[in-house]
Amino acid sequence: MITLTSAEENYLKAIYHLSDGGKKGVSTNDVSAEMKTKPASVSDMLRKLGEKDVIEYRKYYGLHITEEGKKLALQTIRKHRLWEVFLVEKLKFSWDEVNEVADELSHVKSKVLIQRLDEYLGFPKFDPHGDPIPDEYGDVRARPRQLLNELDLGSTGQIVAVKDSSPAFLRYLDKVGAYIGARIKVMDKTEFDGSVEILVDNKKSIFMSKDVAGNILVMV
Amino acid sequence: MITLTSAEENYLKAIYHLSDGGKKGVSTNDVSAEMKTKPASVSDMLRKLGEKDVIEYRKYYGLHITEEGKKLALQTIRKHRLWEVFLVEKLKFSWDEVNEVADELSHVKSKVLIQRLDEYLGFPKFDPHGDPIPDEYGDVRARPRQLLNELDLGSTGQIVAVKDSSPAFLRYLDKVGAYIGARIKVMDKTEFDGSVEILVDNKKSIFMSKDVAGNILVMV
DNA sequence: TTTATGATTTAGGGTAGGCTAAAAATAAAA
DNA sequence: TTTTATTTTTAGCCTACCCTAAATCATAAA
Ligand SMILES: [Mn+2]
Ligand SMILES: [Mn+2]
Ligand SMILES: [Mn+2]
Ligand SMILES: [Mn+2]
Repeated sequence: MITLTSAEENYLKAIYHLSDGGKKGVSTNDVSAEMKTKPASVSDMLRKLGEKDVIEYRKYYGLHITEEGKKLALQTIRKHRLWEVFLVEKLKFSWDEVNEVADELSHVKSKVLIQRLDEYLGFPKFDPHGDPIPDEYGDVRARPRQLLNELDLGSTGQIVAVKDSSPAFLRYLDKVGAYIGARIKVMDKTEFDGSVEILVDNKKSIFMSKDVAGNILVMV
Repeated sequence: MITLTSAEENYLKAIYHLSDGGKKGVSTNDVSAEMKTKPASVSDMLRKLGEKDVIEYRKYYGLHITEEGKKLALQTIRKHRLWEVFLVEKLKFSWDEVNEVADELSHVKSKVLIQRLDEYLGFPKFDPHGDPIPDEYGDVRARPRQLLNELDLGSTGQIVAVKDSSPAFLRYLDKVGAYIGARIKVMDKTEFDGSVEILVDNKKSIFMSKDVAGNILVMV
């Protein structure tokens, strides 16, 4: 059985995201930027992850995540997202404050803890940011999504995720009245600057710049 | 502001318990036995804790916990016991399985997390083993307790804690039908071997050896 | 095809937290 | 009071994870 330290879990999760779920190769500098550690530290960690066979690492040529690595990364993501659900649904955290705490919680070593937590939360399929929660075998049911700025005039849907989940952006959304789960309809599109006007829950009208709309994923 | 690492928190909590809440001095070997680390490692840690002024440490003569140390230890104990309540009340763990997981959870660094957890649990005053949960200022409201084997014939009370909280003992209690919170009455005492017969919740009659009864604390 | 640039790795060092073996101090026994 | 036994500390070593500075490799430019 492969076991990873907390640091190794964090690196592997970052690598999984950077590789787009295993589709792309990843460079040392990519990981360095994502993890906010120096390239020299990354080289050392990649050697270790390579020895544990969760990545395939060729010196000077970057890495590819392995099937085993994907499985472990998805388990870590599962734990992280379940704790995010707990923090928002049960402890009333707002969705822009949960990331760091969920990261720490997700490293607690106990299989049964995660099973019970999942059950307690009612087996949620998505986290507070709309990202899918893998099941205990690593399977993910992703919903078809489109960027809000690419929707046609008059089309309807439901906000399911955000690309940029920085606290600043999440707070902005809260302020204007948008949220994960909101049902929306595209009321107007300005070709000139790409801005859109949407109706939220058939009630509230919101204007959004192209940049903002391009960070919002909608299930149609 | 003094900040402690997870390891330092664990040592300090152990020292707090060994010193009976600050009443007694503690030796290197005491700590070594409790923490299951070697005396050499303990010496090193005691030096560090001394430098952080959470203990007063004299080489070769052991240590005393300081007022600051007591406060910090009580905060760690508070976190540990709140997580134990969460695991038992919400995630349906049994009381003999929660210690290790609660230990890991209690090291997550977030003040607001503990406040919200406390609120979510309804500000519990006691953990699943009947031990009191300090408030955020370190104040503890302890209930007057007596050992079950020292109760007089015919006296009544409620089981509030166990001295020995080993999984084996806790499972034994579960099996015979005793539990924290149970209302009991002493029906018979055998002078010869110190064994007792108690009535639980006015229903079930249980025979107990002196050893077992001497591990059970009762609020009279 | 040679050179320059940028990416990456290696070398060496720091802190935290363990360990063993040996030395030193204290406490107990003779 | 001297010797012995026990406790505690020191010295030196190890792993994990991070760093800076220097060396090395790959590749883009000349
Ligand atoms: Mn997150
Ligand atoms: Mn998330
Ligand atoms: Mn406990
Ligand atoms: Mn407890």
